[in-house]
Amino acid sequence: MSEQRSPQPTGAERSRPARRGLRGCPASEARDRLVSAGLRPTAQRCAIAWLLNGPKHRHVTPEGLYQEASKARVSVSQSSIYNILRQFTEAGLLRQRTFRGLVIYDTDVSDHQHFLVEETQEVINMPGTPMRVGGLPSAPEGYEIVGVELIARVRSKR
Amino acid sequence: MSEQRSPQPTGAERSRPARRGLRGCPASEARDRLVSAGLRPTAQRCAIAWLLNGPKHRHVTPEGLYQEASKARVSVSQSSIYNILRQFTEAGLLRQRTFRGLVIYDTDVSDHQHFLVEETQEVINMPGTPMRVGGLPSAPEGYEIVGVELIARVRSKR
DNA sequence: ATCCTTGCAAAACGTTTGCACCTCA
DNA sequence: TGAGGTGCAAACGTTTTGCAAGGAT
Repeated sequence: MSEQRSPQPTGAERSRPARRGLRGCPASEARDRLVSAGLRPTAQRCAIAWLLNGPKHRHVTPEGLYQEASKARVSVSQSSIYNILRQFTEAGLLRQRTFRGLVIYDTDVSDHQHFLVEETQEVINMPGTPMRVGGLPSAPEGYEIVGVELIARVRSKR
Repeated sequence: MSEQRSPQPTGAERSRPARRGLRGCPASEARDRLVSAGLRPTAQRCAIAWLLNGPKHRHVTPEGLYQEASKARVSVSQSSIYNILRQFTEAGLLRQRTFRGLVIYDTDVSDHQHFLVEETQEVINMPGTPMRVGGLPSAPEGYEIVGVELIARVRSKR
């Protein structure tokens, strides 16, 4: 029996306590997503999937997610956080990126670029515009370009 | 008295042993550069400056530089490597960057972009072409773009 | 002589691993 | 029940720090 805990999806809908095993509720959707990805829907994975399942895309660090899970009364150990994030990444549910040496897991697995807020290190997804980069030098001899990553550093206007 | 060691500038001119305190020799140039940057020309700093002073720009990691220094018979501790790299960066002699979570110090402090070799994690400077990025979305509301970083991932053609 | 720099060792930090227990299908 | 997921604690590699000794001006 899936005695699911009730992680809060960061904000809205804190009012209704999770009911167990109910189909059609957010917890069940999270569970379905795991199964489709070929992962066993364990309690911890369901909870993490639910946490990451906000309406908007998110960028989380292992440490941040661990604290978030603790706040949401989800019992997950640190190593499980690392395991789960890696497993989700391998299953294609997340994408791992690094900005300024900080490891980030992005719930938006599509190809896109990022804004990086200087003051807060916050990462913001760029709308998936088909960007064109002009004047890009060709790859060094013997190499071929397999991808281009672009990071626009931004700071708040005052 | 400046009992300078003789680190080798990665390749060429290994033939002539360093002479001490001689003006006009590579060691002296390194020393002058430190002084101009407002840093005291200690033995360790001179040695590191000399190591980094190849004809081409370089990208080094702290550990890599530490090992290189050891091989070059330069006596520098690990913590001094970290200190010196930070001091050089603050003095504008180096620029710190991170690629894929790996901290890199770049002897090319000018604005430029990079190739990143997938297999080896090697970093290659792009020629400083005035690139034009088309279709770049404007910054999110309340933010302004202060810089754009671009990394072209490459792999060796077979 | 004074300040700054260095080196050592230990601490801090984030991440990974080994292993016993537990859970899910 | 068996495969595999989880939690704990310890290991790990990298970076930082505290402090005493040494060097530079």
